[in-house]
Amino acid sequence: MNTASANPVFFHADLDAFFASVEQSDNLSLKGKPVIVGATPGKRGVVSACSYEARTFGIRSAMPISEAVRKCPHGVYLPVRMDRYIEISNKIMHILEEAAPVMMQISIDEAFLDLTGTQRLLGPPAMVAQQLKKRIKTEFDISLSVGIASNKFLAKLASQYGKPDGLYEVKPGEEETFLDTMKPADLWGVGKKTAERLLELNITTMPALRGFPEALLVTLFGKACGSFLFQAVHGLDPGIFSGETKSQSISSETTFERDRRDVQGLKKVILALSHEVMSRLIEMGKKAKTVVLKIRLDNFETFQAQTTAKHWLCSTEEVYDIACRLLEKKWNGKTPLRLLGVGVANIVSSDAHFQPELFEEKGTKSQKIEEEIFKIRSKYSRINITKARLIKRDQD
DNA sequence: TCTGGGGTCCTAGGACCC
DNA sequence: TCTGGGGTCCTAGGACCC
Repeated sequence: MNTASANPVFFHADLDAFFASVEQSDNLSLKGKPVIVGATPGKRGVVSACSYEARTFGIRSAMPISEAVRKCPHGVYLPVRMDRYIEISNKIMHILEEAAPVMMQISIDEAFLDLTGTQRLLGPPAMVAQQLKKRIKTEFDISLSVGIASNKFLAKLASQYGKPDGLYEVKPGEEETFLDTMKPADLWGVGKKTAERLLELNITTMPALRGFPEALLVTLFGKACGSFLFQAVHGLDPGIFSGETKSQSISSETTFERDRRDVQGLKKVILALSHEVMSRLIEMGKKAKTVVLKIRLDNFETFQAQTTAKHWLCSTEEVYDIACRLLEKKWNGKTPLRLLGVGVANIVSSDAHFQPELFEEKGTKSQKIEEEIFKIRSKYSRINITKARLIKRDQD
């Protein structure tokens, strides 16, 4: 038994064009066609995912749907069916979970697998990956790309390398050679701003970036970003996918079909968003202290404001009241709004009992009501129960 | 050309406390 | 001539990802 000294082996498994692939495997007539999943053409919104056939027309995720229609007018435009994608994702993730001693799901269509020390039992990593790909293709008719490397960060880059239907292994000792096939801007974690800054500094290749000492990168890019670049370019894991998360937040937001400034109507939207967020919070068995309001103006300028209560938030009504006060604080009441969002932060588990809170009595009662409403709602999900008093007061 | 929705993490300044 | 200083919480904004 020498597993402790075994070389680390990580997989990054990534389902190709996941939403579009599910649509194509659910409806075989869509195979080979440019499938675009996202907002309804003619309305506000973006592309959530698109098939590889659609990509040949220049369509990409997050592109405005209007632009997609212009580039590919004959494409098949479909709405997002999140429930269905989650259903398929759960089944596939279960298979991945069984394939390795440690599995870590990082999004609906991606996971890391730690196969360190399994070679004697399972065979060479590339063979294990091949088997996984085959199984998922057979059972779900969806292609999986796999990257294999000595750490998670490199595995993630490797899975992108051969997409779609890719399988790429970065062998120990070949880390920097592999990295040098790409540009600094291609690194996961380097977005638009950092890419621009790199270009300004005339850092356009990996070897060039590697020539910078860490201290200098920290001076140029800031502590977190500088260290990140240094680790990444040397093939070390910058530790982005370490696992546990410190804080948590839940939010719900909506972009209006047309910008609006009708205060009473907007407050009704805040009420609905508050209700949505509190329902999810209770469903997750959590409680929160902070309310966050997000607004986006007609010119796309976006602001957030937040208030932390002295006690645990106990009802939709309370979240609504705080959010309305934040709206009054952040908005002049005249500029048309494009988006409104409500969120809660500072979340902990409901059963985590710290010291008793000052308003425990009152809070507990309101929360009980909230929980009951939620139970009924989930039982009869089509019936939309809202609190009549809130609606009535809102109409005053 | 007009830009969704749901998140996480980092930074920096101010308040407050010992 | 001076301003302590360190820790923690809160807030707003920014960058990034799927």
